[in-house]
Amino acid sequence: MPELPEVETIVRRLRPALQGRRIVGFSSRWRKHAHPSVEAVRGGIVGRTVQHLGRRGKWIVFDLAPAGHMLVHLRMSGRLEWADGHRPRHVRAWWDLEDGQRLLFCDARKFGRIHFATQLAEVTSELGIEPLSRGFTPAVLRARLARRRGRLKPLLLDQTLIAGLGNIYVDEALHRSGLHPLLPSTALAAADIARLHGAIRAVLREAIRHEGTTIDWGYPGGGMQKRLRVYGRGGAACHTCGTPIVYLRVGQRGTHVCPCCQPAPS
DNA sequence: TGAATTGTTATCGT
DNA sequence: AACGATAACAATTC
Repeated sequence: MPELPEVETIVRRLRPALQGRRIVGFSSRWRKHAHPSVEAVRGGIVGRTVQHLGRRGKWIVFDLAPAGHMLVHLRMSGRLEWADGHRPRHVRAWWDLEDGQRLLFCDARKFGRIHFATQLAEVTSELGIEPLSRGFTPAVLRARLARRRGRLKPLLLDQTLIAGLGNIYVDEALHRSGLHPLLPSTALAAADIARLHGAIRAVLREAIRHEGTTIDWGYPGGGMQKRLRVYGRGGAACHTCGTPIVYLRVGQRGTHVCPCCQPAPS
């Protein structure tokens, strides 16, 4: 369930201990995590140094020296944590660093992925724009939406349109911009799109500032939980108008809206 | 026990 | 044919 702010938080926390360190080993207990194979990942990373730790969408990106990239996607329940004597559950793979540190990849549901690629684009070429980048402007969002049709929420969840949004922050951005998730993209005026653009950036920045959202048993520890306005608040009063938040399904996804702040399309 | 969970991909239909 | 909608899927927890 980590989305862009959670992945960004994880990257920032791990970066000091990883950058400049050489990887001396990689082991996996669950072959399906590794792509194209456990052997390819090991062969690509062992002996190489983590030159930079970054993020693209929801991918954690290890730029390696002298060459190559390792990308980790946490999907629903993946976690990266340091082995420090405690016994975390669901350890699926781990990396050993030259300084003796061991980084664990834990993943209860086994949906996470570890890729090795010589070129970054082999993994990230289909991803859409980074919503916090300079290039993401209201005009760009309008142009991207104009190329597609359909309901707003599934479009915002599409990683090829915008990279990094997930269920929580889409619901939050739609509420903050007063737009209903079922609105057809074609129904939006330029002013609606400008509001949506601002809400996406504001909610992502706020979430990063608070180190993400605490998410059930899998990913504890973020302060954004208390600041969510609709997600997980079905039946509770809207902070803006007091109307009870409604829970519905949009494209198989649990969705939260304020029926007053976000009028449904007719 | 089975409902809920989510990003990705396969498949269906227009 | 290309796109949008929908279903299936990965595996586990409560």
